[in-house]
Amino acid sequence: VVLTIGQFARLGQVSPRMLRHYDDLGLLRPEKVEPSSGYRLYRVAQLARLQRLLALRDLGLNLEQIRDLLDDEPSIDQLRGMLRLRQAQIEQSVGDELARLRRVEARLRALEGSQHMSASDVVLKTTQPLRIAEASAVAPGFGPENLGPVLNRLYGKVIDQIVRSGARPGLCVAWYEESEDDGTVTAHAGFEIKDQTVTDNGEVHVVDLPVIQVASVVHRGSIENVTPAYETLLRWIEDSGYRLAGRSRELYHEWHDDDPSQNVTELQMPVAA
Amino acid sequence: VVLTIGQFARLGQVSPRMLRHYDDLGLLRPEKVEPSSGYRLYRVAQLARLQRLLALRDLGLNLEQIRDLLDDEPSIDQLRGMLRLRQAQIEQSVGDELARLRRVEARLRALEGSQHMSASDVVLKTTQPLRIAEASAVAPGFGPENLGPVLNRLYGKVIDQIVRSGARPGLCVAWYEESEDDGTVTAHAGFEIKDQTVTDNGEVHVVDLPVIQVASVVHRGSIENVTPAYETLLRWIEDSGYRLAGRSRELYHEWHDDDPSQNVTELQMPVAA
DNA sequence: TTGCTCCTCACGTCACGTGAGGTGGC
DNA sequence: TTGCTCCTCACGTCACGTGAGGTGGC
Repeated sequence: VVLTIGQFARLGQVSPRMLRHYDDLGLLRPEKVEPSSGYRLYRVAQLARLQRLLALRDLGLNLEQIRDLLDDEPSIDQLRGMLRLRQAQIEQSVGDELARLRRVEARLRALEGSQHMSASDVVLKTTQPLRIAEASAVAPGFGPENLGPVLNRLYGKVIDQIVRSGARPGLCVAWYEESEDDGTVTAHAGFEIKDQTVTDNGEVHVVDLPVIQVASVVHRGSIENVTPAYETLLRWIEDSGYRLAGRSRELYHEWHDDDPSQNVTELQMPVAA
Repeated sequence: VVLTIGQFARLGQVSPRMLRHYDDLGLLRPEKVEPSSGYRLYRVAQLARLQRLLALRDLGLNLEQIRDLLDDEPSIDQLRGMLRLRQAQIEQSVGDELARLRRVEARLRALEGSQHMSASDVVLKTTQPLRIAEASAVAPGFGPENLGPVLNRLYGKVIDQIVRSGARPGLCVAWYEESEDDGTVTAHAGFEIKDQTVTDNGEVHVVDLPVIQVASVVHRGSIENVTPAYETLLRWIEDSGYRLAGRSRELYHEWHDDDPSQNVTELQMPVAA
């Protein structure tokens, strides 16, 4: 009727180490401890408490929560509260894991489809708040050949107005809106100004770009060759089960007029679940 | 074009501590380290490698796996292998979490249904291998009133034969089979004998109980009052999404003829997913 | 001088698994 | 005496977060 730790462990199908751990935490104290040897002695009847402990652990509660439920003869409301919380946590984590699974499967499909290394280093992130001084104009369509000349003209004007305002341009940014169904694009070109003041001259405005969820990829090299990076980004979004929620932003983290191969551009596409 | 750790961390939306960690593990080395100060200096272009690292982390790979994939210019097969493995792991964990969710929801429903504390300390486990010497007989039905007399007679015979064989009885066990549709039950009564020899006398046989999945609950007190424990067990099995895969076993871990309130009995029902 | 950023340890996380080193009863 | 079980530390796990204590440039 009284068992050593090894016997009780076999009875409950747990390790002696676990029983010592539960003893340390006060979750399941042996009925008595031999004073001379320190041996822990358990009664068979304590199997009931051990099973209750294991049942609660099986629900995914941590040992501190279990202690509360084992000790206090838990009020039914307390138990309900804990279980509701756990329920919500599990639903959350299952959702997260399923999203992760979709991303893994997307990568696998991408591997089958193309032989070209894939390694789409696409990342989901939330943008930083970004205050820019910008100007905008309508371009005939997407693609470097349509946007390049328009953006260049705009950047000149914006720089001009920033300097005129006594400020200094920060990160260089472009972003786009689809005007209508006619295929034209409104292109916005600007520079981060943080908390500097830039006066609005009717053409150059100060704008806070909203904080949004985006899929992001880093493009190295000339912006002329950006198209495959965009294709990767769009494929990733679709395959991963997200959907487009707007038009892209481009962040020119590093720019060399003389050697475009050194350029580093971040492409961001707004997404929603 | 060269950034301190704080600037690079902001650029990549990670913490400086993470960058130091990745440096320590050799996942992402700064481009150079100031010899005098130990300052880590990064180039903007390293953002590409950081994003790739984050993308792989997002798939749930650990940092050691990521190191392999970042360094070796991974063979496409290696990458595919890792992703397939991850896919399987995620599917497994989602399945486990969903089963857990069902158990949590079962407990919540049980809380609503009954006011009587619930706290069904039911546990899913795999039985231990169990070799018993046993005898069997047909009883008119389930329930203590039907089984009690039959089992008592059987235990006498089995004990007798065990002692006669020079062995000593261990754990006391009962298990059941439904004979036919007539409501009768074949009851088996035995004692664990481990590796002792007990001779078969035509009525008492040595049997190895198979190792199976069971839902288990511990009943304290007289076996007369076992019915509510069985009801709990059956409700738990159904609510948790398992199904019955046979008839019960009873393990009499502690037995007092004089004081049945001290008895400790484990009830096991075979289950399958 | 005060703030800010950077540096290198080093502890803590959660529920144990796994030795290391030693003791007591068959 | 050899085996077995028990004991108490104490490290390791995984990817960092969070001080502590100190330094260097604006």
